[in-house]
Amino acid sequence: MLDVRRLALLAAVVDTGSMTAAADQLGYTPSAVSQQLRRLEVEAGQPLLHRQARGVRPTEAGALLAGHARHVLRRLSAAEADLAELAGLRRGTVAMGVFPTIASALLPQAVSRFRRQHPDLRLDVRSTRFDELVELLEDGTVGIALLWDYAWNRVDVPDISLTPLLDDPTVLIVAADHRLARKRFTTMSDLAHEDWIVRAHEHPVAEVLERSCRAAGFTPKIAFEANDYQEAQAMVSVGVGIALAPRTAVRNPHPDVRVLALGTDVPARRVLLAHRQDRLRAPAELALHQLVVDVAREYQTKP
Amino acid sequence: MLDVRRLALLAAVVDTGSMTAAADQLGYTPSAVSQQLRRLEVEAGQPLLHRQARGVRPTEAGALLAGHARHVLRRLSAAEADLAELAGLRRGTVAMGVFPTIASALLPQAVSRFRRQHPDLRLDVRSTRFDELVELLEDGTVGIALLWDYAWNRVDVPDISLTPLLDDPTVLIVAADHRLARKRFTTMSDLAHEDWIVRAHEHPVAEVLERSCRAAGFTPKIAFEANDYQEAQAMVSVGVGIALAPRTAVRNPHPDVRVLALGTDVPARRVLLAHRQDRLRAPAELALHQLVVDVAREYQTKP
DNA sequence: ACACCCGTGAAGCTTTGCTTCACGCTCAGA
DNA sequence: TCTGAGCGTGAAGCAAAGCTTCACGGGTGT
Repeated sequence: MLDVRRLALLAAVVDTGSMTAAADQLGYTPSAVSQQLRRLEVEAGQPLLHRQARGVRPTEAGALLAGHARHVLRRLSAAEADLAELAGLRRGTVAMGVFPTIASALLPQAVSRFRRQHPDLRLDVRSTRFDELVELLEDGTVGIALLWDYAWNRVDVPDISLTPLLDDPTVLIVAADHRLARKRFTTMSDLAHEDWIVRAHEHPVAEVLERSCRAAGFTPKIAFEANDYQEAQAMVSVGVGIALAPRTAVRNPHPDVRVLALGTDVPARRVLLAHRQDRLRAPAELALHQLVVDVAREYQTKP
Repeated sequence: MLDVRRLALLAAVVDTGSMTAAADQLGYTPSAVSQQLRRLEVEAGQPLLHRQARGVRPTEAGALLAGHARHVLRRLSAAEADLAELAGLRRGTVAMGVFPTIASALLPQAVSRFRRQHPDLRLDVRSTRFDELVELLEDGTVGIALLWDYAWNRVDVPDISLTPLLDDPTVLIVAADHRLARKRFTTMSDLAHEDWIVRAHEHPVAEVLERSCRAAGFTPKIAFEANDYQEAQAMVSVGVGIALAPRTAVRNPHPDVRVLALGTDVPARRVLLAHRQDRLRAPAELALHQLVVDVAREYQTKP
C-alpha cells in the first residue's frame, strides 16, 4: 500500500513547486522530504519529479499520484471532521436503558432537557427490567442505564461503574377515604392491622414490606398481588388494602388514593446511573451522563 | 492526520467482526491489531469498537471511520493501478526530441513501430536544433533525444547518458548530368576542381568538407551556401556545384541528383540516443529507448 | 470441567523516520 | 569573476513507532 504521508508530501511539493517550501510548510527539513520522495519514487517504480535547477516539477506519474493524494487527504479531513462532530455533540446517537417506574418522574425531565441542549443528537431510551438492563449495558446496546437497588442487596456487576443518583424513599399509599388519608406522615407500627397489596413475582418492594413489618413487630396480611403500581393503586383506591411504593413510582398518583411519608427506618430504594467502565466513552454518552446526574441532584433537593 | 494503516486495520476488523480474523487476513498478530486499534481510539477520542465476548462490533464512530477508510483504500488502490498502467505501457506520454535531418529516414520507422506496439501511449516528437535539444533534455521536457556528432567534436554533456545508434556516412551529391553521375563511388582526390555547395552558418558538414579536402590536398571552392539539404540538392541539380551530406539526410534524394559513396577517410556523422542519467526513468521512455536502439540496428545492417 | 478462541498486556527487538551537518550545484548581484 | 543565497542530496546517528513473542484472563461450547 502506498504510504499516505509520502503522498501528502508529494502533493505539497507539487503544489509549492519546491521540496524546501513543502518541508517548511509541513514542518520538516528539506532532507527528510527529499528522502521520503526518493522512497516514493522507488515504490512507484518511476520518477515522480523532474529535478530542475530551481525547484522541481512533477512528471506525468507524479501529477497523477498527487491528484490521488489530494483526494485521499480530503477524505481523511472529512473523517476527522466527522469525529469532531461526534466529539462536539453536533452529531451522534446515545442509547439509555431505564427501568419502568423511573419513567414517570426523573426521566422525562432528563430527556427533554437533553433534547433541548443537544438538538442534533439522537437519544434512544429503552425501558426494561433489571436483568436485561445489565445485559444491554454489557453488550453495548446501551451506553448508559438507570438501575436501582436496596441496602441489603447492592448492585455489583463486574466492569460496570455506578453513580448513586438519588434516594427514593418508600411511601405509603392509602385510599382517599382511609382513616389515615388526611395525614401526611405515619409509621409502620401504626399499620399492624392493615391489609396489604404487594407487587407480585417476589418484587423487592415485597421485601421492603416484609422487613419493615418485622422491624415493627408484626407480619403483614397480604390481600392482593399486583403486577405494577398502576394496578396496585387501583386496588388501593377501592379499599382492598394499602401498599408501599417508591415515591417516584407514584409521582402522579391515582386520584382516589393518598400518599403518606414513612420514617427513615423504612428502607429507601436507591437509584443509580450505570455504565461500562471503558477507558473511553462516547462523547454523547458522557454528556448524557452528566446531564442525568445534574437532573437527579435537582430532583433530590426539590422533589 | 489519521493513520491510514490503522484505518485499514479498523475496516478489516469491522468487516470480519473480529480482531483475530483481521490480523490473520492482513498478516499480523492479534496483539498488533489490538494495540493499533487502541491507539486509533485514543486518537479519535472515543471508542470505535464494542468489545464483546465473541469478537467486536463497531460503535457509531467506528462504523463512520470504517466507511471513510474504505474510500481511502479504494483511492489508494486506484493510484496503484494507475502506476501499474504507466509501468505496463497501457498509459502514458513520452516526448522525444530529434534533429531535422534524421526525420527523413530512421525516425518515421521508429515512430510508426512505436505507435503500433503501444497504441495506448502518446508519443510527442519535437524537432529542433542541437543546442535546444540538450536544453529540452536537461529540463525534462523530453525524456529522450536523438543527437549527432563528429569524431573531432564528440558530444559530452554532464549527466546525459549517450548510446551510439549508427554511423551515418558522408556521401556526395552530384547533378544527374554530372560527369560522375553514373558512378556509385568516388574519392575526394577526384573532386579537387569542382565547385562546392555547403550548408551555411558554420554547419559541421562545412568542416567535413574542409577536413576532407585538406586531407586530399586541395582547398574547396565554395559556390553557394544553402540553408538546408533540400536547398543544397536543388542547387546541385541545376549544376551550380556538388555537395557533401550525411547519407540519412538524402535518403529520398531530389530526382535530378545522384548520390555517390565516398571512402571511409571522409568523416562520418554519428547518431546518438541521449537521455538524462536519472536513477529512475519512466517506463514509456525505456520502451521507446529500446525500440529506437532496435530500429537503428536494423537500419545500420540494411540501410 | 475441559479445551478453545478471543482480546489484551509487558518486554524487547527491528525498522522507520527525522534531524544534524556537510557538500555540490545554479542563479543573481556585486 | 567572484560570492552568497537557495535548492536538492547524502551519511550518520538518534528517537520513536511497530511488530513479535510469550503469557494471562474470560467467555463459549462440547
